[in-house]
Amino acid sequence: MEPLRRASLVQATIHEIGRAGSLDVTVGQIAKTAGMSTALAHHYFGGKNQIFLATMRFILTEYGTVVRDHLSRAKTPRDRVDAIIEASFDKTCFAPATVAAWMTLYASAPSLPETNRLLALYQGRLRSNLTHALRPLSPTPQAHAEVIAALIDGLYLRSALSGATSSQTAKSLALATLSRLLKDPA
Amino acid sequence: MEPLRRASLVQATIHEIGRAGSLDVTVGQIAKTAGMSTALAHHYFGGKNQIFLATMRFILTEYGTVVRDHLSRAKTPRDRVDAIIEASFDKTCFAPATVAAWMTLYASAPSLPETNRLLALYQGRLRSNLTHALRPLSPTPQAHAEVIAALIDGLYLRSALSGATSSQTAKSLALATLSRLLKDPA
Amino acid sequence: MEPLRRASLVQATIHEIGRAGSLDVTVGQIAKTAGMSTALAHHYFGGKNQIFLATMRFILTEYGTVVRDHLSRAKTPRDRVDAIIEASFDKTCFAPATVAAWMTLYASAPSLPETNRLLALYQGRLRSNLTHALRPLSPTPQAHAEVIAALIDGLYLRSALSGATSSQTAKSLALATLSRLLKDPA
Amino acid sequence: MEPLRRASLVQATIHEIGRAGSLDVTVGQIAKTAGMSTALAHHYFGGKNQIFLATMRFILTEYGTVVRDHLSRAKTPRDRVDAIIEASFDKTCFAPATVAAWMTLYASAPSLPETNRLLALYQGRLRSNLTHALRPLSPTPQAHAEVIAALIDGLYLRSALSGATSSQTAKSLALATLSRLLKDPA
DNA sequence: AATGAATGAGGATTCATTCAT
DNA sequence: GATGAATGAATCCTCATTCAT
Repeated sequence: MEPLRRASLVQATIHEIGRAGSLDVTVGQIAKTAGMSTALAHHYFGGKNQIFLATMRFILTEYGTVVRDHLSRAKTPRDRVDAIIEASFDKTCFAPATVAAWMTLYASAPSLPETNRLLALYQGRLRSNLTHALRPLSPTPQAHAEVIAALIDGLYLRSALSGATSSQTAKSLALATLSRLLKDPA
Repeated sequence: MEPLRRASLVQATIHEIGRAGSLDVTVGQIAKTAGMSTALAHHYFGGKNQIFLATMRFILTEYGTVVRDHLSRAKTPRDRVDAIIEASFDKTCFAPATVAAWMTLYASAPSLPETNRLLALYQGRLRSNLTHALRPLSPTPQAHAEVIAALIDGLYLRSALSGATSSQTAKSLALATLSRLLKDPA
Repeated sequence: MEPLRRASLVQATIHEIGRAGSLDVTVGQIAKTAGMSTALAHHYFGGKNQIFLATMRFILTEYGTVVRDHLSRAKTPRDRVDAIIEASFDKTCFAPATVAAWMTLYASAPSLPETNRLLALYQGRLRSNLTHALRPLSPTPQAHAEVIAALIDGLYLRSALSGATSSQTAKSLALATLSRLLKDPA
Repeated sequence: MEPLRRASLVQATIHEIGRAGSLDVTVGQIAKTAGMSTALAHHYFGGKNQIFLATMRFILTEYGTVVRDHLSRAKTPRDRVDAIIEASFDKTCFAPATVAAWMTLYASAPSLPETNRLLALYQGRLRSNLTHALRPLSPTPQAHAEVIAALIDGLYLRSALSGATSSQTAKSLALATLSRLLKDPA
């Protein structure tokens, strides 16, 4: 029973964050959406903060799954780097709730140590995934990984928040820049 | 008197946001830091939201000033692009309060139309500044501007939030990538 | 539990309005008198205004009950008209709290649509009750009802607010005027 | 200067009460409408309550003037009673601001001694005016005065608050009832 | 396991009032 | 005489959290 309830609450949290476009969501709203009492929500999570943390962990895990999925279909070394980029601009990453959750992750990182750790985890994984994938392709995989990672984050920010750049354009720009970097690495 | 009070409040808001690391700041705290009553704060701004908006506008203006400063010292075309990048990684942009304010700008963009507009303003200006500066140097200034802009935002995110990448490293990476892009633009 | 709490709050509101002699009553006072927290008061009613509205509805209902009571004991047609008059000058109508609530009903009618509706309801019912009762006795029941209704309200106003006229005198005057009107209706 | 300022404020108060339909009017609004600072309003009146009292006194005085006007044109004894009735249903008495002020007079009578006194003054004057006018016409001028006074108040209440009864109808009903009472006084 | 009931703490906002100039 | 500046006090309302059942 417990895992189901927790999953319900996390889904409800995502839903409500998406609806509000921000963290301004009450436990009451979440519990109602999840079809249970606020008391039960507290019982299973211990507090509002922990509901949020679990939700962010869920979103990160989901992203991790998408990345693994794409990677599993990669054949050549270059495919592997492309896979990571494509996963990062997957449709699922642009769901309003996901965008909002992601932004609150950034916003709460300076104040909440646990969120900070979570964010560091994500940033570390992205970099190491990229470094690993770039090793057969680049003489300076570390530096290139750092650049591509930042590019992914920056393009996501711009396409997710303002309609100015579409997610397709963003992805193309990232892939094109990668090609440029690898062509003449000097 | 009014402009002084408003400035005081904006400064106090930055200070308190920095202290809290987030928007979880009460009007009372801000007013106390600014050395006045909450009633006066409301009198001069009309509400909490408008205090925050004014603060974000201030931070954007401040950033704009830094950019203009750097640009005014540029001699060659390439200098102009470098100036924008260097301004974006200026020490002032990494003050805890500024980082927090910036993150809350991102976080509140999906829910508050006014914040969204503000963010769009920033993103638009950065792009147009870069496009303009890149015109003499690149055959595709628009696309390059988009990439550099995203790179700036992404590197800032990574160096401002986690200690992993220093602001110096971030700046170097941005400049190096720019050089690479311009060297063999095809 | 909910109906009990709501009833408690309505009673407390009447009590506090009576004590203050006006609507200058805080939710805090009401809740304390009702023996609960302000939060619970808000929980059950949604807001101060709705507490007041419920209270006014209660007073109107109470008055309606008194009228029905008196009517049920009436034997002759004339008894029915007398019953309405007597009910309107019943002791319960002169409790300080009731008087104050009644006056605030008048005072808030111009500004609050819901109060206005409530008042119209009362005025309509009084008139229709009187019209109905006067039909066997008067050739112009409508006009007479209007006059008697106004007389009731006016006498109530004068005896409830200033000690000048006692409620007994008021009642007698109303009954006497009724007799006069019915004697020579031409 | 002082009398002008005071008059301005009283007019502004009437205007604002009319706009709000109730006493929910701030000193700030009144002062602004009167074209001066809140501090000056306080200077001339000493406080909000006294502004309101002065306003109510003004309305009562105005009503007194209308009554005197009508009385001065009366020729026969019966004319004098009619004059009082007609004055009470004068157009000026139905201005939204006047209605609202009048209702708040009733509503604040139970709690504010000074308002109570004011109301008693009005009720006393109306009764004595009517008694005086009825002396040549009625064997029981006191009782008749009381009835007519109450009728006036009651009809006013009904026609001023709900659109159900027009002021013309109200006046006619009062005059007709008066005729009836005087015709066969027994 | 589940919840309705209940609350304490806190926060934004309003406003009458005061005072130095 | 007149005002801008300033505030203390009060109020409504919200919400995370607890607990008895």
